[in-house]
Amino acid sequence: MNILVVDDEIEIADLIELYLKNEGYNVYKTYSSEKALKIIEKRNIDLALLDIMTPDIDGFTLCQTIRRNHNFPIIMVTAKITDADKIKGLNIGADDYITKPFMPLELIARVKAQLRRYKSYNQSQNKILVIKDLTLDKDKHECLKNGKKINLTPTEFSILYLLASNKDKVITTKKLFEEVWKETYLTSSNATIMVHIRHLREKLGENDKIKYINTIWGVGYQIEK
Amino acid sequence: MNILVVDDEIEIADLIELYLKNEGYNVYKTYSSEKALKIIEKRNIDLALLDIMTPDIDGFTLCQTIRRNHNFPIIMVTAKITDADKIKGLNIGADDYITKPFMPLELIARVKAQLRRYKSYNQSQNKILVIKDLTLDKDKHECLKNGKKINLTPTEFSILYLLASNKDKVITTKKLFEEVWKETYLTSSNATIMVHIRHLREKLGENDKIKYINTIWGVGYQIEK
DNA sequence: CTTTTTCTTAATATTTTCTTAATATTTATT
DNA sequence: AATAAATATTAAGAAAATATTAAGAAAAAG
Repeated sequence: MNILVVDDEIEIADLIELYLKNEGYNVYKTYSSEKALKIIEKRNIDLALLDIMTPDIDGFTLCQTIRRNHNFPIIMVTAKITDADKIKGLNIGADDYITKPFMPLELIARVKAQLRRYKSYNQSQNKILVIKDLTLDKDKHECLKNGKKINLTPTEFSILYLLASNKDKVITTKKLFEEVWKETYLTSSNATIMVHIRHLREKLGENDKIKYINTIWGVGYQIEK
Repeated sequence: MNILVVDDEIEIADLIELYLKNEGYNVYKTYSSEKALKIIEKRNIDLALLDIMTPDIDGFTLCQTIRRNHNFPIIMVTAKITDADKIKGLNIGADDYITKPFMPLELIARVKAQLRRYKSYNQSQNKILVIKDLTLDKDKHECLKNGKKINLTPTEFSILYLLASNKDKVITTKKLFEEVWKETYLTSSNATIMVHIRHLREKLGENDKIKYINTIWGVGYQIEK
């Protein structure tokens, strides 16, 4: 379990880190919001503890920004005890709220409560996907065709996994690019995707009889059940 | 959204009910834990607000009992402010904790926060429109006639979907063009639309018996229920 | 630092879709 | 019934989107 801690008060951040590490969590700690966003893009964060009063971007804005692309639980940690703030935080997409000074045990209990729920919801989302004779294992980053391994590059696997985890849905090239590359989509990005799609199709061994990836003209790509 | 409220203090239960109904939630209210369990078995509860101090079974036990079979969010409401209790509740399977006296806005905010999360995981229903023997699925970008797929171009699908999502309403050619093409309407645009409408009618297989798209002379086009 | 793998760019080819324009038909009005 | 206006039909060329290929750049591995 990877937990992100954002707090500009170094002592508090360190303290939280200590408690969490004690419980066996893997902690990413930072003192600024900007760095927090970078960590989120790189690491697979399962929960975030955000201070409201950070120097660069405030905690509310950070929370909002995160919610645009991520769904993991967010707990706001702060000295502010205004009820208005509390409500604002919850309405903006935060899942819980802890006021300083807090009891270590309460912090841990709230983190656990959020993670338990997050996990219980995520159980329904299989990490292993099956598409016709293909098996995709996200943890192993592995693609099997009839039990035989197909070597995919990271980008190829990401594209295939994204399409497979949205079975039947059409994923627009724009969305596909933004999800896989985590960059803003430009017209030129289109070409990049196309080449990867082609490589995928070749590796998967598409032919007249078996088609894995459908082109939905003018919209994007799709994988059927 | 069905919300269960369990509190032996009648005034408080009534108050909570009032707030929630005000927000448009459907509320099941009861003053005892035993009745609560019966309601849960019968109704499709989406969230529960439990008082800790109920006369028969205490709130903690109730929470535990519910958790054996159900996964919806549980918020504990109580006058007790012992930190130990707070932690116990969270560890037992509650998702959040509100202490009396509470602010109405905070109650609503916490309920919303929990439901948002619950829904975000449980939501995978497509927007599907049905017109006579046609089925339009926006996510799949697919049009079925009696379960058989009809291949539509992006423009054709957009036109059909626009008309179908405004059942019985007449869409002027101007509006249709502006909605689908996202450009300003010119007199020449009219011809373009007509050709697409024709293609649509052909692909949908209109004949003397079945008409999908009606021409409203001098105004535009329409799809009936 | 070198080698290997992976990714992106660019140029060209192919396919699909859209629009135009010319002609025909239908509808409403007088 | 004649006429004008609006819509329907048709086919073909233009435009847009995707596919393919190859080569060089970038990143990762050794």
